[in-house]
Amino acid sequence: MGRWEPGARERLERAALELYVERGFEQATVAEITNRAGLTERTFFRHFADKREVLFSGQAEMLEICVNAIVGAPEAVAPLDAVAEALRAVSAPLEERRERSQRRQTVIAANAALQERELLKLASLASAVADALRRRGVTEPTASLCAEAGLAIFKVAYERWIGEPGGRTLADVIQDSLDHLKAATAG
Amino acid sequence: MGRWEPGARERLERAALELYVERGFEQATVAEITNRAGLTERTFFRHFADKREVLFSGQAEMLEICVNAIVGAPEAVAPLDAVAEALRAVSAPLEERRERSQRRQTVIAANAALQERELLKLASLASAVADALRRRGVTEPTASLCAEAGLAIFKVAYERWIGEPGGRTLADVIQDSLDHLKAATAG
DNA sequence: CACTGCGATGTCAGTCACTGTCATCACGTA
DNA sequence: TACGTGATGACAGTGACTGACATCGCAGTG
Repeated sequence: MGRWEPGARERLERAALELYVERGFEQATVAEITNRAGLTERTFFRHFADKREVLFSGQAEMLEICVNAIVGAPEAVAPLDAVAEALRAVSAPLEERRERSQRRQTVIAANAALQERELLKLASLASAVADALRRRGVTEPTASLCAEAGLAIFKVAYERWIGEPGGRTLADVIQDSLDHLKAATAG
Repeated sequence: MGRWEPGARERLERAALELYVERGFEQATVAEITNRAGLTERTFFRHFADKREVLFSGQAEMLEICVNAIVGAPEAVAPLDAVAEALRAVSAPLEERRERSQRRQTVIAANAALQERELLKLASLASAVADALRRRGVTEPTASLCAEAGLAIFKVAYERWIGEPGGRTLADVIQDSLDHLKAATAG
């Protein structure tokens, strides 16, 4: 445990998201975040590589879910369908925290530096997915293409899901995007 | 023209790429770059928003080429094929400077911050492409999906082209990747 | 040729993200 | 009680980036 109160990392994440929402990412300083969390700047940088990373702690979990879904899919499933299955698996935890996802996404949408970090996280996700596909025997360049295409589907679907009034499920929007992509590439 | 020698921007770009190759992106300071270019730090930041941007000046040109290719494509051409045409149009100027592209890509591959910037540039490219498709009458989510799929094709093809001994043309690799994607989504 | 407006550069001080280093504290264990 | 371990605090330092103002070169104008 920590020196005084436990859960330092979680407190930092909460304080950071709050401040980023209140005053914007650039206007919030790390000193303010750590003050609100009752810690020092140095401790912030022990938990997070930089000021942006504090918004992306869930990434490791998403990556694990994705890879497991692909590795665990039946042999007969086609590469792109295995990727779609992984996306559906990932959508579940996001679905549960729609409110939080929306607040987070609003912050990210307002700042280019945060968009960069999100794109890097998604790219590393695609890289891991391509790896998992290769372990299923899928050859290049099909593995990378399916991974990147899945990423494209997810990006489009996630954006639509966040922006929509709230009727459809994220999994539904993903399926819809997949169908549209298949139709567009059928020509 | 500038205060003394003309071409300040170009001198900064050259000096930066040289230093990034010699000692790596993080180890090179802006002060060193501007010393080599015979300018001051302040001038560097007047020409480029940050230390990374100096490697991405060709982006605006690529974007224009892309959009023009799509807008100029015949009405009958399917969305994804219009995107493929745009990618081929973009590949021409890259083809001519293969050596430079390789050096640049080596620097970028060695540093996460530069990869982030590249991903952001590619994302803005995709966004512009989706815009151009919409102006052709393509509806959502097809426009965004085709743009993102085209981005996926380009990423995979470019990486392969840079890494290959040098036999195939970038345009060839792009066509090959497009075929593979169509095959993978046909299931 | 002198004058003047403008754009690009130089100068300087300042903020803030991020790092290295060492001291300090809480907690478990012998 | 003594000790080891891990997380935190304290502090100095580097470097990216910014704002404000002075300065210089070049064009046009008279």
